[in-house]
Amino acid sequence: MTIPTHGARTPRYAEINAALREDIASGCYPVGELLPSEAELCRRFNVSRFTVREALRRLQLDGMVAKVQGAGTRVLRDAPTGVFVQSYRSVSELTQYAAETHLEIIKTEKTILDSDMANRIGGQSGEVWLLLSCLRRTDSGDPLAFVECFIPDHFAEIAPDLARDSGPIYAGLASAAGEAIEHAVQESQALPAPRHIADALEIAEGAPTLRILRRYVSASGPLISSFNWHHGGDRYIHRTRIGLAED
Amino acid sequence: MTIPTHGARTPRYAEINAALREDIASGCYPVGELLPSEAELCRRFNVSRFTVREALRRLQLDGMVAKVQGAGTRVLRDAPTGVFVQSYRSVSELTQYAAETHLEIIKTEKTILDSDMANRIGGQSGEVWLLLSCLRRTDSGDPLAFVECFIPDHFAEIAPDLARDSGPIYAGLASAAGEAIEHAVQESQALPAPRHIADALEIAEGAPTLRILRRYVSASGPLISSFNWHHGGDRYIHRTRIGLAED
DNA sequence: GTCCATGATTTGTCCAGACAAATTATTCTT
DNA sequence: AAGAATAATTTGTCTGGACAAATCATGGAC
Repeated sequence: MTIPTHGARTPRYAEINAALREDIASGCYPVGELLPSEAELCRRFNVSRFTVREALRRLQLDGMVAKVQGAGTRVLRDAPTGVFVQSYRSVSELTQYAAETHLEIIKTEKTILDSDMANRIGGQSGEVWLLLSCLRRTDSGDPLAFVECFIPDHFAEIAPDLARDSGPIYAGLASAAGEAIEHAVQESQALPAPRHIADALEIAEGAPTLRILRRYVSASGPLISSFNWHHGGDRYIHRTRIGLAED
Repeated sequence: MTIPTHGARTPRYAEINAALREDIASGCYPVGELLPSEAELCRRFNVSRFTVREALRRLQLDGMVAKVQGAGTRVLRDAPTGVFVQSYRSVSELTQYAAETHLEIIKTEKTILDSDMANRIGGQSGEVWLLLSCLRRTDSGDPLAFVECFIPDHFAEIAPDLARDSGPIYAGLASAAGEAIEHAVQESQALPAPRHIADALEIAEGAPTLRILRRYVSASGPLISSFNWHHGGDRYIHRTRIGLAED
């Protein structure tokens, strides 16, 4: 039962993690309720307790469940939509933030939202969004933050021009579309850097980073959603690897 | 060799974690260099690979090392002083933040800094600091942030009066002492909530929280250091446990 | 010297157990 | 009925293996 691929390029605990995620999202295990015990999950998925615990550990790191010794594992939330939530109340607060930053556009591409991503950034599955990969640098040129701007497709023609400016592109996009940002949501979560982010930031893969998701919402729906990847300035490993000793 | 306690109330991996921390801090394994392989650590500490990996996993979660399959484990930083660093440049930036917040003082007590805490908040070991446990609530009364303010002892007489105000207590303390805040450092790190924080915030133990450490430094040294514990508003488990169904 | 194949090293994944510790449920005593 | 002791349940810690996958070092062919 539920033995999908024989090659198993994806680890077993990842499959169990995904299965539990789906169960939680579908309301099979409501928020606040207990998950089946580790022993029971072992029987259901036909794996050892190590594998089950590895799957649960990742659910725990994403803040979806909480384990208590002797009491069991409880569901904390039904989706990993981010851990910490903040919100702005005015556009000026946003523009002030964007004005003092300098963004460097690396590449632009289009993506089609899958259900997971659509749910995360507030769009609809199947929608075409424009993806802007940006880099924010210090005065000395060190990359400090990696920004992925997801912009709805009807902004595609405007975005390339505005993106070249270092000004308040967020407010610029909103005003260009003739819409006012009603409110904004900011969610941040600490994550180890995936490879493409690590490469852009010139840090080690897996190094601790802070991912910030911002959603700027107008009356007609979400205007802009962006991912920001921040890090604490640790690029020792990379410097070692590229061999700056030659200089 | 290095078999300290036989009762071992603290898990073995915690001892190994502490030993490696000390080795890293003392420069035995410099930043950027490789740690010994897991097999070698097994031999040194005379434990199984599981225990070594458990110790390394926690070092990794604190951002002190980074592991790469096939390449080894590398030292990222020499102390877990926090992952993300930001800094203010003016007092007005600070006061604006403090002015729009309402703090509720829970209790005040004195503490003597141990070497670990002293290093963390920028004081000296053996110094007496005043500890303010505060709570920040929403309009509806829900606790949102838990703040522990560590204030040097020579502010002890002034603090209780100022603490009752909802105004900018940070700047108030600084001006009362006749000193100007030169700069401030902000470090934040995502951590599972320890018990005493979880109790104060009315969330589940181990739930994801954001711990922010702020240090306000004057010309004569650190003025104020504070821990902030933020969370995302998840208190489902607590509500379940105290049985709101009776209402 | 450059490139490529090979082998060694190192971490990732996984198993089948065992006992400890914390919590919860039960039973017994008063 | 209330409280205390006991038992059952559940997660935490740990062992000693095994093989896979990624990386690195070595050496040979060109």
